[in-house]
Amino acid sequence: MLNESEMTVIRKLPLFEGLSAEMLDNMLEQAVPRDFPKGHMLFHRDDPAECFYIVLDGWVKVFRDTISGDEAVLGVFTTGEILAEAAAFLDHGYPASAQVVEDARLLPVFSSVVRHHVHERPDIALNMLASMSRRMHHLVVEVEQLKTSSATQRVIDFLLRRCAVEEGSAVIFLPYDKTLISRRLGMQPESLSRILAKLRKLGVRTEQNRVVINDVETLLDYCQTERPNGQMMSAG
Amino acid sequence: MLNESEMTVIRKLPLFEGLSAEMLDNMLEQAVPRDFPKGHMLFHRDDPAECFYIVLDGWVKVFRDTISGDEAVLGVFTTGEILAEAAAFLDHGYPASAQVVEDARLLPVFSSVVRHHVHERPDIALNMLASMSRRMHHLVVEVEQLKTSSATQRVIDFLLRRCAVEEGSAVIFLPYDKTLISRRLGMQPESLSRILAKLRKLGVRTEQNRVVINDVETLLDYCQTERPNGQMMSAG
DNA sequence: GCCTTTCCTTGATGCAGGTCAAGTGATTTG
DNA sequence: CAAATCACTTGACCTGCATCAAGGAAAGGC
Repeated sequence: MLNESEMTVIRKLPLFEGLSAEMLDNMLEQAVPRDFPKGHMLFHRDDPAECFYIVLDGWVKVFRDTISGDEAVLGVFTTGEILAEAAAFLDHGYPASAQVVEDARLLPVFSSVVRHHVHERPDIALNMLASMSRRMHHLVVEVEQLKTSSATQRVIDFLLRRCAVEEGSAVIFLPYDKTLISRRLGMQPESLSRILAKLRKLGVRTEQNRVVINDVETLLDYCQTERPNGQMMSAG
Repeated sequence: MLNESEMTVIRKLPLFEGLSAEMLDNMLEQAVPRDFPKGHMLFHRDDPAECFYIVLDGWVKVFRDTISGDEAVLGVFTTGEILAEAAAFLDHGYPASAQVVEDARLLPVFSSVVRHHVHERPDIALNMLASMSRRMHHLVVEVEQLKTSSATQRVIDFLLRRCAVEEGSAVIFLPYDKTLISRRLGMQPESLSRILAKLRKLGVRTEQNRVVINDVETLLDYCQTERPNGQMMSAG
């Protein structure tokens, strides 16, 4: 069912850290990976949460949409990431919806199975607690950013997170389309577009889904020092 | 060490649901409640996270502050609530800082103790997972609100959450000062003040730390229908 | 009592980013 | 290849909220 490279992905998950191969086989013996086409709704908000998903390939977005039609994208997940692992431990439904945004191969893991194994190996539970702590940390950072930093700062942060280097130049490939990126960052597509245009003055060139950054430090500096009345962009 | 009413608070925590009295005593035998004065810093961001806290009385705020001096308040906790329970399961430090905002009595719970007991009673771990799921749900809702709703909507939501009733009139006592509320909601104190003034037209009267709401449903309706070009406030 | 400090409110002003609308380019479809 | 659809950009405009500044109003100290 799972090929070798997929098993490698799974074995590397922090969730299963410290577990014996045998134990892991036990837990996954009933797990069957499935392919989903772009556009497929994995689950809707309030659906009963029976399982979480390990992403083997592709991209999945997790979001909430409001009465007024906006959607708030809470996360976008790819190979080696887990989604909805928290939802599976409450008796409520999923707190958000999930949709495949690039053809994806996913491994659903039923929470009942995990719960069952927790009694034999409490380590699993500790791993899950750590995994959820990590996810929570992300959310905490996101809340902070939304509350205290500007759209420009959020875009820069998004770019810098994807740079392997900490100085000099870098090239980034945008992992999914700009509309989705903008929603992920909590802004309108138009705003993202304008901000990227503005950043050209700081040595950031965007061509299609490729972004070239002349000097990473320039960006970092600007991001940290952007003052409330930021005049920086004006001077010709 | 713990008086009867404090034990009642603790026994009611979902965290300890399903545990025998004996088991609970075991876990808490080393736990000593402490009193902290208003203003006391419980921990700073990046401090090693050795324990989480059960609030027995008073109020504690959890926040992050940025280079530019703003602070993002992530949560404000009181009697019967747990804070930083997630941080204690990663080897990183606390992701945020915590400060007592009203004289408080807290019970620190060392994560090493909890970890130790997980091996005897994996249920504890499942309870913790549920507890963290709940906390995460809150954060998810918060991110959604910050991304998709206006300051006014957030204020109304804050008020409505504190109303026992779902229709008719209600009186709310603001649990902590308005400066803190505004930061909690991700806005400036001036904005909160103006919004509360604006809401008078919808039958919301604020006197000191008391808020009187004429009709809860009026608020709810407005909150849901506030259109982008919301003209509602203008017409004399 | 008064003075100080802190909290809260109100006014004036400006900017960031949302909204509406139009146009360009890329990709798909018949 | 034309037509249609979609993603993206750019422009014009407007509003929500932050910022700066200046009062009021509680609350604590002496």
